[in-house]
Amino acid sequence: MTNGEVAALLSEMAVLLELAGENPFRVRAYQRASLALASLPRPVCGLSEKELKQIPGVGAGIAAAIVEIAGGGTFADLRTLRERFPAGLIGLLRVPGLGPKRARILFDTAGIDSLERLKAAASAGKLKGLKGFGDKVIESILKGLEFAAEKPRLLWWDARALVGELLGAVRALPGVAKAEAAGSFRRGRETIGDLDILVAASDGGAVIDAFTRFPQFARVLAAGDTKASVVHATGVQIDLRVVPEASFGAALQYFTGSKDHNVALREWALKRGLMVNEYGVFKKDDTKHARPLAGKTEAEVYRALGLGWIPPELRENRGELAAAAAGRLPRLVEAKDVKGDFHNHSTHTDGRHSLEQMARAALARGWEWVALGDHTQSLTVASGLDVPRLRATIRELAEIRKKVKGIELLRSMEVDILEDGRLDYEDPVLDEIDVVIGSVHSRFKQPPEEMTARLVKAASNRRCDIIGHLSGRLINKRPAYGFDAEAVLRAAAETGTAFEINGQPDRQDVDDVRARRCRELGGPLAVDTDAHSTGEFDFMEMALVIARRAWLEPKDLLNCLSYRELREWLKGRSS
DNA sequence: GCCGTTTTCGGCCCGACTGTTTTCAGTCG
Repeated sequence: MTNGEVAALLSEMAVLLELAGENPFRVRAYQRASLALASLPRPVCGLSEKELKQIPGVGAGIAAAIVEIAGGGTFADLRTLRERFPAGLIGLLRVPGLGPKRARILFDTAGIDSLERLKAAASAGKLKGLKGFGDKVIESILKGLEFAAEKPRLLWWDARALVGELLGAVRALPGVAKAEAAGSFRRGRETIGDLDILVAASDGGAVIDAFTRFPQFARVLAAGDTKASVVHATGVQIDLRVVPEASFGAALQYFTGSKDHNVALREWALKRGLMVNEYGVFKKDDTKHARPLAGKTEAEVYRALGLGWIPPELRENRGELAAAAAGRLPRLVEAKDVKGDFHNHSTHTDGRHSLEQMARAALARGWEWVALGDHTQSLTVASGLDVPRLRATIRELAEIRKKVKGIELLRSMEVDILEDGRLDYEDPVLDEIDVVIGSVHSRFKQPPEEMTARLVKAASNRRCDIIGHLSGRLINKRPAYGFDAEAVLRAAAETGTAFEINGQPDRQDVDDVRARRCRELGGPLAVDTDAHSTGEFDFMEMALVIARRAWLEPKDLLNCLSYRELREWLKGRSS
């Protein structure tokens, strides 16, 4: 079982405990443990109770539950609660405005245990008279039901476009001093539920009033003097908060989250006689919050707590507080550190621009080198290159080198990993290619053991320099194929084979957790655009967001090597 | 259920908005 699957069971346990009206701190303990596991790079299945208890948020009880899960796929306390509450009841909690308390009332007094039954009862007027269910609540449930059915999660890249549009409009409003996007978007999560926009202005009411009238919004969910929630025409919920400029930093910190990071930060503050809220850092005994010690900037807030400024991508409560306190935060990779891209495609296969156009676009980005690629013969749908065509493109590249100066050009190929783990060219042909990226493009439904063996074989092949989009998932479209990622990561670390962080917005593969695990095992990584046009070199930004969430520094990425250093690395692999 | 720079017991982050309340509970982030 993967950490994600174990985390899902713990999270389900938390929800069921909430429904049962259990001690809220017990609920929180399961939530925290679930989150801790989901972002833990090392697999928890197979660890002993003693080892598990080393994980922050995991104590004796949950450690025992995890051991039980590793053995039998579930645990006794969860089974007991599952018997008490029908599975559909959890679905009710997805309805905005409906939490565990009201869900429980619906179940106990009206026998409602699914979204379908809720919809029927609400439409038929049967909720009237239930405790806590006034006209407004019932109306909001009816609206919320539509919302729960089709609430989309945006890809980070799509959210980026929406954020750009909204920030432009908000900053143009009268009285707005500053505006920034916060929340999971700022942290670089792979998909975004709601967008959070933070504004500094003195007259909150006026800003909110103007904001809620934007024509691109379909609905206003709530609007007060300092905060508003609206639904964009695309169905995305947007939360706007207005704060005075003096507390903009504290508010930006607070609304960036994550929730877990903030809880940890506030606990950290309390231990030091301080308290933090969205208006600033205060002495604990300053109960009126009269004299803030910090608040104007984020750096000031963290400094007042004895911490260095923590980049938003690290704020997931994965050890960043301890690192910041010890002055050991990573120097995260940035766009300026990147000297080139390995993985992209030209008109020879399924790309939209020629090799020369791609070379010139890479030069225009200021890169020192670029490895230009294509698909190989087995991928017939993309018109993959057979050996004669491959050799023709290598000759073509030699000609381009004479014309395009100021950038070093290498030939890369995204070579199919065949069903049995062999690569799509014979070894002597692979030796003619500068950078070999091995990727799976076929037979996704292979049994997991076969898929694992297939990937392990490729990862152990010294002629395979980089493994492309390891899991094969397409977010919102296609799940990853079944395989043992840990086994593949370990095999690659043995031979020094790199993993790519593919920056296609719906791939983001490997993800941040696996990238971090890869580095932990000592293997190199690469950030790749997988560009199918010159404009898609922009996806380097997406790949870097993932790399930063994985705590990667320039030294961890092959893309930060100079051309000379890269040549040496490649030479070391072929000898 | 977890945890310890006052603690192995008694705490556990904090505030805004809404609706059903007549002083507060539920929900959300």
